[in-house]
Amino acid sequence: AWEPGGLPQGEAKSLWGLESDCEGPESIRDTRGGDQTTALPFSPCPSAALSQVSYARPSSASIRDANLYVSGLPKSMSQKEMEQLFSQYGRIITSRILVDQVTGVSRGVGFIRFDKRIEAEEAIKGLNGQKPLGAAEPITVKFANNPSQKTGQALLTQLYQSSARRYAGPLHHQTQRFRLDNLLNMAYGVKSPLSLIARFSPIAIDGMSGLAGVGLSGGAAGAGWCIFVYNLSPEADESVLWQLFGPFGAVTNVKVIRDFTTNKCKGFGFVTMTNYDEAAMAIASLNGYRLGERVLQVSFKTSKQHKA
DNA sequence: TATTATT
Repeated sequence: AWEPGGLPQGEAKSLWGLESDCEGPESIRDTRGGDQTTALPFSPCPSAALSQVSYARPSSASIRDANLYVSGLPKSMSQKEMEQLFSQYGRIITSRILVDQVTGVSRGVGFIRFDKRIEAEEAIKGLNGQKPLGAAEPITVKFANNPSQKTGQALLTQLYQSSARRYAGPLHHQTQRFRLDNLLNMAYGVKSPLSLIARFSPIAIDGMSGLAGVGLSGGAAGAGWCIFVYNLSPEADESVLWQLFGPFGAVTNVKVIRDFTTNKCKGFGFVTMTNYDEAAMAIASLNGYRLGERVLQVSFKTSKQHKA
């Protein structure tokens, strides 16, 4: 029987075929448009506009591992455009583009599930490393990782980190009360020392031309200067980035890049800062900074592909 | 692990 919030767990498992290559509710989407899909006249989930129930696709070797992970997509590319790009290689069962939860803008990352594994293989051959029609950067196309293949330890670590992050951001934002310009103002009576830096910045000299290829990210809400931080320890987490960069000004986002399977930091991360002057000051101050046993390398993010 | 992103 239907209950608010969905099917009883045991029935959902057998109905959706969680043991197969499909994962839970995705399987419902998998057969959207198929001839055995039934739309319900009501919604078992209060937030859902429409629910659909259908037979799961039979599990077989030919459709297993047909799910692709795509990164480096142009932020402007829609899900439909991504499907058009991949549809030349086979029948697409489902697709998704991940978006920023706050701004709604594309994160440049998506998924494509083909009907057949062979189609996915051909799509990798044909599209991995290719630039989609007039895009500045090539995309990466590979088989998607399956969350269920994560180790229990990695899952625990991620659970811990996701709950710790909820506090790390706002907490360390408070350090911005001690912004560098305010500190210097108090210490030296300088009205706005950062404006002195601005006078000698590439912006002041020749506008934006000196900054081609560095990390000014576009988009109205997501705008900011992206900073690359290298030589983080395998145990580094987001809080260290907040602590390091927060005192220099407005930090809107930090990210430690981890191995998806082990959850260990790959040695680098990214920080987005709103203002060029503050980002430049943070880079000048933190590049070469010794964090524990490690010496950090900090710079504006560049496009690896275009580097000379 | 040297310029992200894993539904």
